[in-house]
Amino acid sequence: MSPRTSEQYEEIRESKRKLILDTACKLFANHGFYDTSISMITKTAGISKGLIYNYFESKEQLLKSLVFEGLTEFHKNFDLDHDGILSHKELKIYIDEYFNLLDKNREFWKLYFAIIIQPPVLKLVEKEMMEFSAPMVVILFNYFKDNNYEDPQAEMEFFSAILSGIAIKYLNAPEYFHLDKLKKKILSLYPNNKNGSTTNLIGEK
Amino acid sequence: MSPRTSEQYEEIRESKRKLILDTACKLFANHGFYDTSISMITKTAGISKGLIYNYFESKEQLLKSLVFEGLTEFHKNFDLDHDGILSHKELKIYIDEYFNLLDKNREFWKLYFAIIIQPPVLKLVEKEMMEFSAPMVVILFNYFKDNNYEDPQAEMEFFSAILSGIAIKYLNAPEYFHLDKLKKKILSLYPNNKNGSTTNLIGEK
Amino acid sequence: MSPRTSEQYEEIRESKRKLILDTACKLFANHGFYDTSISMITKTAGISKGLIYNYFESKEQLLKSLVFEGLTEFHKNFDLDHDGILSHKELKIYIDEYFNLLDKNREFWKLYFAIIIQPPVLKLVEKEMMEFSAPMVVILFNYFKDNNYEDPQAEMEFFSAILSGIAIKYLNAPEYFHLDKLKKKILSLYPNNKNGSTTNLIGEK
Amino acid sequence: MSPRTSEQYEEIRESKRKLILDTACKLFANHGFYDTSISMITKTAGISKGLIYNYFESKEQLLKSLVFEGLTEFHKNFDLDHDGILSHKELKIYIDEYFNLLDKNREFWKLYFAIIIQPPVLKLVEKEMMEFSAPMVVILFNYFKDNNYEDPQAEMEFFSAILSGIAIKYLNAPEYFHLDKLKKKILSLYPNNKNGSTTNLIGEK
DNA sequence: CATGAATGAGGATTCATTCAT
DNA sequence: CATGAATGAATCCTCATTCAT
Repeated sequence: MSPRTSEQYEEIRESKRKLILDTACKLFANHGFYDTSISMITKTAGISKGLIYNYFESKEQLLKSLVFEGLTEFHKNFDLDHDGILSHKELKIYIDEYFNLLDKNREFWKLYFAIIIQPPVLKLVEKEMMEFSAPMVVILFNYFKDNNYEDPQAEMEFFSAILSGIAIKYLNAPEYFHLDKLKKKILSLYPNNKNGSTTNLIGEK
Repeated sequence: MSPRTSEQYEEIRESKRKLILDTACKLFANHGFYDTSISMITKTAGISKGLIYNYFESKEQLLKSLVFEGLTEFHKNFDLDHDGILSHKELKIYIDEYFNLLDKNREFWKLYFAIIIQPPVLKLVEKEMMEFSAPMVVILFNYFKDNNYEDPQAEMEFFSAILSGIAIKYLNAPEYFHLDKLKKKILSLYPNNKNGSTTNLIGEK
Repeated sequence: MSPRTSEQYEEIRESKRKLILDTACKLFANHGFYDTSISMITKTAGISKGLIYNYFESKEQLLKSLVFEGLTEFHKNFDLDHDGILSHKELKIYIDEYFNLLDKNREFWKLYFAIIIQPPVLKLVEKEMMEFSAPMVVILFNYFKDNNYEDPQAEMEFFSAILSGIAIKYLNAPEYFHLDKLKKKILSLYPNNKNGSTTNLIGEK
Repeated sequence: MSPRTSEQYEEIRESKRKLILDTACKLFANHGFYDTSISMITKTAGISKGLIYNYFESKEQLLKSLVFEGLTEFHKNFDLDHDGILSHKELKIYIDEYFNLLDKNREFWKLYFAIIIQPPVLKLVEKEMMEFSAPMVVILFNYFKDNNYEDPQAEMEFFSAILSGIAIKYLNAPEYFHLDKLKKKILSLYPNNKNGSTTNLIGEK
């Protein structure tokens, strides 16, 4: 009968919020953003239609939060010691983690790629995305430069293209794409040749 | 006084049809299928709302035609002599043409990737796409097998992942991705080693 | 090469007009007025969409003509000698012809009843219909009065209700309603009792 | 502060639902199904266009509900003790009630006849109607059989034709058709002659 | 914190009609 | 006399969002 403590409220809010985010992620990923209605989300989550606006300003804000929080988790696994320098070991861990998460959070990544491909949707989350990807680009570039790759810029472009390509293909047809083999293959392309390798991948002498 | 000849009608229909397809392609590619309204298309094309239904049964059919005709043009450049076997030269031509068209029909390819990533939209054109991609998969697999790649399946997956990845990255940020360098790089990954190469890319013997 | 004579033109016009009317009648009857589009009519008749407006001012006018001409044919069979007086023999002929036409022009009658039941459609052809039905009402009333029916007005109402009811039921489910038996039954209700019958149908003394 | 109780919601829904049904009935009856737009209904009912879909899945479903509920009320008055057998008293009550409701629910019956006469509309509610009319047909047939009518089938057809005919005529021109007189007349046609009547209506022995 | 009835702008689509040829 | 491309108002329906409770 006595009012709930603010801790209890906080707890309720947090779990409801997570419920909404998880539900929305699954639906957005499988039906697309525009094909998922607020009704679908609230019905699936088992809450009332009004409640969702108690937690998120709008459908767009909900998407933003979704992406932001997903990327946050992802980037925890990049440049692990946060010194701005990517060691070869960190690169391998990064690749490893990339493939792990791809498999684990398939829903989220489907959503992610659906977003970055649609300009008007992308614009909604552009800022958040940039904040994450900009430093990554720099760090990757430096890695290839520091490891004596002939054209670090091209190498970086190629590297990120491969990762994106595998993701897209796998997310789209998980039963036909073999993540483990592809991971091995990509790792073989980027061996530990920090000290003066003469056979980097852009151009053979 | 007399009605138009059927040639005149044919001409009108052909050019108007193309106008609608082109307009729709551009808009679908940049705004997404669901975020492009029929009104937007007709307004952009400078025609009345009703006219579009004189040429296409529905918005979905319009999309299907778009995809079908785009893929048809693309696949003209694959396995050029249509013998079901891909020579190394044909592979190189294919890659070359892939990059050409990527640049030339940027709108179409944006649309293409936007589609395959959105489940509800993909479902609309799944059949059309399968008809094109299924034979390609077989031909590519055979290429890698015939050229003694250790794991043709993985190689094929990797190859198509790279192509898709480059496309996505480039289409999304053409100013930051250098197609020519990436093309050179990918060509270097697939040299003419038909006769017993000992250094294929999956794993050294 | 020489221009057609005006007789030939007239002939063409007449047969085209009939083609349109017949086609429209069939379609209106089976699909309803609002569910039959001009396109359906022209396509079924094998003519161009524009042509129909060469013969009829509008879809509504087409309906009006249809009803007007149908009723004209029907009413030729009523009060055969046009003296304003209905003999018993003429009544029998009328009933007989009513059942004949019901069966023969089922399409038209379906349309007719669909029309009189829908006020806004009825309004379109109200004038034409009144011109036909008003004199009939008078003549029927006189028949029952002259034949000493106790309440000619009620008798007339009842008589026309029966005819309409049979029509509606039969048109709606021709396989379940047996016109010949119903005709016999109705004839038995209106025997030749012109000369002082003591057992008319409204009320026994 | 707290949400409405579910009783409150129930009340709101019930009354609004009825408002929509009543409004739609009136409009459908007087303008026809296809000529009544959702806008007309909502404007007349004083609600927003979207709300109607909160209560009915579609325009068709609205019609179905209308017919179903109208017929349900009507059939409460048929075969009152629900033993599958129609006594003469029940027949009289039925006829009586038929005329009562005809007058009371004029809108509904106008709608009813408008529906059964328009094939595409009829198809929408065919199933609902059949469920009601099929048992009635059997019961009526048995009535005429059990009461020694010579041709029960024809008698049943005739009986239902009369009822329909009167309805149509009356609904169409209530000022010109005298329900009470017609009722008396029809009752006189079906006297209580259960025990071996020698003067049934189809044909004298 | 939670409910769901209510809104209305906007979506895809249809169709009677016009008109240049 | 005949054609069919073109118009645009009107249709049914969806859905993010609001708000009284």
